[in-house]
Amino acid sequence: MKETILDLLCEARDRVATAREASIEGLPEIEISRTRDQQHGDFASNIALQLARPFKANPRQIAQDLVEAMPSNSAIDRVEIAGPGFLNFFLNASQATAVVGEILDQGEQFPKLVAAEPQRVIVEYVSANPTGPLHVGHGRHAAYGATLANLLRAAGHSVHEEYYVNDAGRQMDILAVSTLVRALQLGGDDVPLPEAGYRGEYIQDIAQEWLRANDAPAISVEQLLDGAPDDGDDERKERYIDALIHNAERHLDQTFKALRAFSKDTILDDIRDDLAGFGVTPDEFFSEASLTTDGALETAIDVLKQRDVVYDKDGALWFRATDFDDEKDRVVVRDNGKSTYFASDIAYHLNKRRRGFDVLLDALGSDHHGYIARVRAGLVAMGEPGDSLEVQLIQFVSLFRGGEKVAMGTRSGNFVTLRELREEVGNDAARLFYIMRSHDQPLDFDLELATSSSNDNPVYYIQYAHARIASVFRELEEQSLDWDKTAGIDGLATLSDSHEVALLQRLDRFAETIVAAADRRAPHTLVNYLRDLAGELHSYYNSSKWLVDDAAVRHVRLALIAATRVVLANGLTLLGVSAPERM
RNA sequence: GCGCUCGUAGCUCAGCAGGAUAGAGCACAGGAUUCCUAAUCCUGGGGUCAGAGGUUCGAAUCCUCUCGGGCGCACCA
Repeated sequence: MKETILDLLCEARDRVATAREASIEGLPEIEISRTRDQQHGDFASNIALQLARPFKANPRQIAQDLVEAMPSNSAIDRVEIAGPGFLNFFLNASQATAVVGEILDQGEQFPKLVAAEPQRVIVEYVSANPTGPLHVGHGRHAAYGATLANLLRAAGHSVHEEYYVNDAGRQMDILAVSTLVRALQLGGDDVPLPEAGYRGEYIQDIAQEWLRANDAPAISVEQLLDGAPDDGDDERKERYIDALIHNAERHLDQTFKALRAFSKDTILDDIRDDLAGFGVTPDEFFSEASLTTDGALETAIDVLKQRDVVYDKDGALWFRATDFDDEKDRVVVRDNGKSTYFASDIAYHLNKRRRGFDVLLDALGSDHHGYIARVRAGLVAMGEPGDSLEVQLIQFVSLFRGGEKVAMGTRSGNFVTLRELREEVGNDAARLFYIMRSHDQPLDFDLELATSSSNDNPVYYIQYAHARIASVFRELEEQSLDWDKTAGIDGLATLSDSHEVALLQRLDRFAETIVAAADRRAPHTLVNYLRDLAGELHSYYNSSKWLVDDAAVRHVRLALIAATRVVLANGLTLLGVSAPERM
């Protein structure tokens, strides 16, 4: 519809320009927008205001000329000139009601969208280190990433969801040592938990699980602590745990590797299970370690060398990032011969490109913002388009319990897990709560509020609208009344009540809401939409009865709410929230 | 210090590829149920859109500066 108006206005603009002997070249682009106020019709354009300057004329006069020059169209009832020179388009009633027929025909397929420019998008999200269970902050990433992926798919793009598993590097050793210490403790040894280790109770569970199928690790406390300084704060605790790792590798060798793999796998299985329970199922869990074993890391470094964007300094290999808009050069290979995390990351992103993705969409924690420039620099240096990388930063979740802020930290083990949160407030409320605020705003999540007064949560408001409609259709059968869908759709043009008109217009905006939410990577706008739709449904419910004796009226009203029900259900599904039949 | 980001009602936040009178929920005050689910609806008060300049016919929205908050500035991951 928007396109139709655009064409008509373009024609009118050019005619007016010709009549005024003005050049058609360089005239401003015509914008058509939805109106906020029903008094302003269905669509509006500000083109007359924008033409005032090039035409050197009064915008209201230009608006008048445009209206007169515009070809007539059956879909448009009338055009009004308002305010300083806005053009307001009022559509014919039949135009506004067509959407109901589409919704009822397509059902859960509605709306069948085709992207103007379909893209292959890889959405990477969560990617939490496999060193402990997911906490409430990860929940926001999971909800955001999964919902965004749903929206992109609905908008007609091809989407691959991926979780990047940081299963390489020192932290895996720290994890393994943490499990080792717990295992020794369970065997009766007196050895303290390292300050820099993972100290959560889940480590004990892993150690217990390990001991069930394996012999106790063949290392004494003396061997493990050999040469280690006193454990303490600051840098000493790092040296302490490094010594433990060194000793464990030396004395246990294969057993230590097995312990490391076991710890990682156990945690990753738990994460996968947790996410699945939350309705979040990435297509792939991509291993960082695999970049080394399958040569992708080496390939990336070779590409950098071939392109002559690296140099040696202080025994390390540096990437000339400053040549690519980063603020400083970055180490790729350390003086000890090991590659950096940064090297893995650019190798990973190059790998994504080579898998054929147009858009590399990363949902990262806001603390990673300093990272964007260097990864993009790496991509550009390797000959990939810099704008193929798109990063959405997700602000932190602050957890409150009864107004008291809860401290969180993975190593301390002092945090609330996503699993606990889901059990406390339920998946539906959690999914919606996480995404109803813009992801670039910090989120305060008060557990007590979410549980004790969970009725305040908008999820129930939206779900209730759906359940209410379902209930009415149950009542329809109960009362042995009938609903003629076709007659209802045919009679829609007779609707004139303001609640009905509002609902119709809202339904008509569902498709464009999905497209906008996907394009702007803003799932929360769909929540706003559904809340508005539910609100209009509730108002309508309270203002008029639907199961009336007059069959013609009944057919029409039920067609309208049946369509509303479909849109509510489809919208909730996109959000990963259930649409209950009764509440 | 440098960089990124945010500042909207008492509280939590929408609105920000410039548009018409800045919205919602919560809280507060009052009202609606012989009738399809009251987890609902209706009415009401509430604002220097942090501040100051600038661009524009038009700025909460774009630009600059100031103030204030969050985050980041490793041969860690």
